[in-house]
Amino acid sequence: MRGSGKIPRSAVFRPPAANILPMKEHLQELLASALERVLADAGAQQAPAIQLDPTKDRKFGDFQTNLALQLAKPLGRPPRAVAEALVRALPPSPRVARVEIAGPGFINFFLADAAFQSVVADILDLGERYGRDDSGGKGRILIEFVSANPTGPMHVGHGRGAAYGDSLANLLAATGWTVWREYYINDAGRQVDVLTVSVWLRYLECCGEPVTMPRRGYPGDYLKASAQRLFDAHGRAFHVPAARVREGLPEESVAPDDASEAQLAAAKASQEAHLDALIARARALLGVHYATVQRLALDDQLAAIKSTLDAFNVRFDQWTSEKALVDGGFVARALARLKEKGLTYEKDGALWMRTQAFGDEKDRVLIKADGTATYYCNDLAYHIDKLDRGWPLLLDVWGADHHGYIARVRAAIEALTGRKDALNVQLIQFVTLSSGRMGKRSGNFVTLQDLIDEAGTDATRFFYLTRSHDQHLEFDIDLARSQSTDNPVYYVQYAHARICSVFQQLADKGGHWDAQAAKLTLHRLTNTHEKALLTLLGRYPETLQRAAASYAPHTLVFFLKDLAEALHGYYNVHRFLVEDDPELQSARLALIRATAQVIRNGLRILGVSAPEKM
RNA sequence: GCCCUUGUAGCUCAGUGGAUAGAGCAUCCGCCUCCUAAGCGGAGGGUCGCAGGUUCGAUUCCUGCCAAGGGCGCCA
Repeated sequence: MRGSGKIPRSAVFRPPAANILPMKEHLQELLASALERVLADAGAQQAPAIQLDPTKDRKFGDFQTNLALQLAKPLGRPPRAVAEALVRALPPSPRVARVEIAGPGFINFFLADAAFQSVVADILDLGERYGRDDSGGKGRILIEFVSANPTGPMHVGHGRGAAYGDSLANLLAATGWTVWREYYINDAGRQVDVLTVSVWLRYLECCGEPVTMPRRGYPGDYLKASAQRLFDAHGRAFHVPAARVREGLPEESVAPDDASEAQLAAAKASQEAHLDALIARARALLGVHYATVQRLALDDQLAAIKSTLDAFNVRFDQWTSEKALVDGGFVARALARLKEKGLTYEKDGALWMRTQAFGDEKDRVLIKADGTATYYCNDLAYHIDKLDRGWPLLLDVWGADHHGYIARVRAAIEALTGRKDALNVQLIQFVTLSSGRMGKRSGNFVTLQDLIDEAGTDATRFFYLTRSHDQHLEFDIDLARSQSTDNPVYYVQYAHARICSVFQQLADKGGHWDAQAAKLTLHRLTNTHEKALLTLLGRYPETLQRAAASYAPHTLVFFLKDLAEALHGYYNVHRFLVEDDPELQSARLALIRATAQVIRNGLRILGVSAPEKM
C-alpha cells in the first residue's frame, strides 16, 4: 500500500566494500562536476537532478544518464551537442574505461573491469553476511501475518500469506530492521462457538447418535479426529440424545437453485438463526463441559496450524491469543482509554467509535447491543497492545478481502496515538487454483499441508513468491508438485548444486583452491559471461534494499533467476576446471564460489534450501 | 451506486517517464566421447484493454470509458 505506513528510506545503505553503489556515487560526482562547468559556460544556473541508472543492455555500457536530454530544452541546444559538452567536461577517472554518446543523447559509461572484479573478493570475505545489514539500526518493526482462524486447516490462500510474510520479515531483518513476528489467534467470538458445536455434533456421532450437521457449521472431516479424541478421553460424559439437542430449534430453510437474492438472504438468515439456537442449546446442555469441548477443539486446530507452519519453515516470535487479551483486561483498558478521550458514544444500545473523524467512511461499533465485543474492538485492543509493547511500526499482512478494514484500524491508532503512519498494511491478493475449489465450508479443499506434502516446502514457497503479492495468483498445483524441469525452483537450486559439484570434482581429482590466493587472480575474469555474472553479484545488496523498501520479496526471486541464468550460460560455454591454466582456474572458481554464496544467501531469505546435490 | 485492485505474447506473469517491451510454459530447430541435459543456443509469437491529456519522449503519470476481481455488517 502506498502512503502513510511507508517505512522511511532515510537511512542510506552503505555496502561494506567497493561495489555498485559507491561506483554510482563516484559517477554522479563526475557528472556533477561536468554539469557545473557546462552550466557556467552557458550562463545558466538551474540544474536538474542527475539521473544515473544501470543499463538494461550491455551494449549501452554499465550506467546511463539522460542528463543531456533534460538539459536540451533549458539550454536551447540539441541534446547530442549538450551531451558532447558534458563528456568533454568530465574529469578523468581510472574506474571508467570509456564514455559514449548514443541514441537521442544518452551518455553511457563503460566501467573498467577491475571495478567489477573486486566484488568477488568482498563476497568471499563476507560470506553469508554479504549484502546483509544486520545492524537493526533502521528501527523496530512488528510484523503480523497469517493469523488464520483456528477453526480449520490452512488453505492455499493462507500459504501465500505465510510465505510472503515470513520472507518479508527475513528481508527486513536482512536490511537493517529489528523484526518481531507475531501470529494473532482469533480464539474468541462466534466462530469458535460454531467450531465447538461442530465438534460436539461429531462427538455425538461417535456416541452413535444420528446427527445432521447445520448447513453453516464446519462440516469438514478434520473435526472427526477431534471428536474421536474427545470420545477417547471422556467417554460418553458429554452425551445427549440427538432428539434433545434438536428439540424446538428453528428449522433451516434452503433456497431453491434459481433463488432470488431475497430468497437467498432469507435462507441464510434462517440457517444462521438455527446455528445460534444450536450454540445456545449446546451451552445449556453441556454447562461447564462446554469449555472443555471448546478447549480441545481449539487446541487441535491450533496444533495442526503450528505443525503445518513448522513444516513450511515459518517461525513466529509470539502467538497472541485474542481470548487472552480479553481475559487479561486489555480490551477493557483500551475501551477505557477511548472513552476517556471522548472517542466513543452510545447509540441504539451499542457503543460506537468515532472513526469517521479520522478518515473512515463511517463510525464503527465496538460493543454490540447484545453486550458482546465486535471483532474490530478486540483487534483494536491488540494493535494498541502492540504499540504499548514498544513497537513503533506495525506491519500487517492481510488478505485483500480485508481492504475495507484498514481505515478503521488506522483511525483508532491515530485517535489514540496521534500517529497516522504507525500502521502499514500489505494486502495479499487472492489465490486461485488451477483445478479444484477452495472454501472451508465446502469440506473439500486443498490445504497448505497437502501442498507441502506433495510439492515440498521449497517448491511451494518459491512458487508463491514468484508472483507479486498484490497480484492475483493462479496456483498451478501440477506444476508446483512436478519434479520436472518445469518447476522453477529447481532452476535456481540446480545452479547452486552445479557449483558445489564442480568443487567436488576438484576434490576428487586431488586439486586445491585457496580463497585468499584466488583474490589475486580476479583480473582474469574478462569474458562476457564473467562480466554478466560480476555485474549481477554486485547488484545483490541494492536488490535486497529495493525489495525490502517496496515489501516485494518477488524482486529477489527474479534476481536469483537472473543470477542462475547467468551461471548456467557461463557453465555451458566455459570450463571452470582449466588444468593447463591454474591462475584462470583459480579466478573462475572464485567467481562461481561467490555466485553460490549469493544464491544461498538469497534463497535463505526466501526460506528455500540450497542443496549441494540434486 | 460508492471505494480499492487489475487489464502486457496462445497460457501464467515480470518490468519501465527513455534506446529494439522481457521471462517461464506451450510450438518449432539445434547442442552431451568433456565440471550434473533439473542445462544451453536459436526461431516464431505483441495495437502493453480503448480514447483523450501532460511531456523532447507515455506501455509507465493524469482524466474518462470498457472489462474482470474484491470491499462497502451491531460477521470474523
